[in-house]
Amino acid sequence: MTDQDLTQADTVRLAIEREIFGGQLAPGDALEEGRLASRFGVSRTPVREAITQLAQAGLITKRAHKRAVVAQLDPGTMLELFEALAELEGAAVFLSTSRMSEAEKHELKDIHEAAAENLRNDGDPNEYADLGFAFHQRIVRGCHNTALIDTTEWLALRVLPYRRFQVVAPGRLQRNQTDHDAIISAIFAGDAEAAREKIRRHTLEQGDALMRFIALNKTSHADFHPNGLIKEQPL
Amino acid sequence: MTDQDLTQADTVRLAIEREIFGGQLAPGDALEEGRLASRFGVSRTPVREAITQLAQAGLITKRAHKRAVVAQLDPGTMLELFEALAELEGAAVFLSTSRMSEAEKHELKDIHEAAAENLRNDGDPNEYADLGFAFHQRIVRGCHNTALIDTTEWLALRVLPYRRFQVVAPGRLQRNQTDHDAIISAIFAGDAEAAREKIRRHTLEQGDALMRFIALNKTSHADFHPNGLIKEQPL
DNA sequence: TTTAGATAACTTGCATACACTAAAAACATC
DNA sequence: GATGTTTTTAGTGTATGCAAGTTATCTAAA
Repeated sequence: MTDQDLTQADTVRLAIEREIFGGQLAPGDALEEGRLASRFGVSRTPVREAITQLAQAGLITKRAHKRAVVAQLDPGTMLELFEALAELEGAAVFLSTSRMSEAEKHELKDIHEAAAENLRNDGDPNEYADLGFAFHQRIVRGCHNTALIDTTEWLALRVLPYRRFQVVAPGRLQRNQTDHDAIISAIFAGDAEAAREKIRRHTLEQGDALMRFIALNKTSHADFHPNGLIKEQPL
Repeated sequence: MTDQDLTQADTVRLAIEREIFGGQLAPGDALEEGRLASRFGVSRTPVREAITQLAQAGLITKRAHKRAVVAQLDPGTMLELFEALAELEGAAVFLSTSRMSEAEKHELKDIHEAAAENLRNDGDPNEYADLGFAFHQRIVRGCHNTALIDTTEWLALRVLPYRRFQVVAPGRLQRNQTDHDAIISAIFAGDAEAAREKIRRHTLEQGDALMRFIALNKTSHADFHPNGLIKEQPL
């Protein structure tokens, strides 16, 4: 599994994934098989395979005889994605509340407190974002249902390329922390129903905030380009 | 979209999918690229592509340098799948309760009554199974969230190759109908929370029943082969 | 200058050939 | 006869070539 038994196609896929999540490849960017092939020093065949896999995962879109492009979410789809994610996280936390071990709960609390610390000290926003991601991840994984975990994380991954800007929206961080506080309380109180409702609203709200932020910063959605928002950097 | 612009890989993928869902290809069966290629009259390349996609979708499992195999679910995984499905359907119906149009509700009721009719007249169990599938599908689609619908239906599809035997389990049909009755009542009463809880338990129960049925009919799980349970048919 | 059509350049889809793996078969050894 | 080694074989992974489709460029007419 962690084996070095990676095929070239796997290697290429992993590399492209990383570039998408890292922001080097932004939604809307085109992926050309030939270029990627020479860039990675392999033939087009494994590149093609990697692209096929990524397309199936929904990270890139591909239509016959056309170039593959990094998946671009129109506002409506993005809102739907966040709504679905909210429901799934809600379902997960509903189970997690009764299923998380003491160790897992403790770990969750540690992450939450590290985030609070970061906020108090006006720390790196990117670090805070990572902690927030970890927070959600721990909760979801606490349900101990692989199918549900995979499904939820798969959705979370799809919005991740967009989610990264949220950190720059003013005032969101404190609000985010307060939400997390309420969620963690419900979990520790063993109130599954409350935990579900709180994380639902929280994630829904996140989506809303992100939408508003994008709408505010760009007139045309087509122009929206992640990298441009955080820092300018040439191709 | 509904276009005839299907690539050969798409055609092959669709065909294999159909065979899996239809039961011609059972969990555990091996897929050999060369054979499939000559069977479909194409080269190995598009077949490979199709297999890659199906593997990504979780319908088949594939490890480097080994033959692809139709995904085989061990009892634990299957139970997890049903649990996750129960949560997703719960989330969907929670939204559907307030979002379904009158027409959609009416259609749902029609399906439900057709199923009741089938039961009263001791009709074809396969037809009843189809109606049951349609019932769930309508409810899920009623939430009008494509992401949630797709995710839920994808999970439902994964257990479909197994779900088909349920119809032969004694006494299940009547129980199933009663459950559906309660669900539809909650929806029409506008009680989203109740609808969620009822469909959750219902689907969970379905998974349990299926597990028990399999355990009862087969000593070794490895021997479990869908086709063998409904009717004997040669390869 | 703009628009429409034709042509050229580029990119994808597929077939074929070969390299490499892993497992089965054949063989030798104890 | 059981066990360990080698040979064979079936099957996957990758490179390459070509045909077909798509996008860009150029030209001519309005």
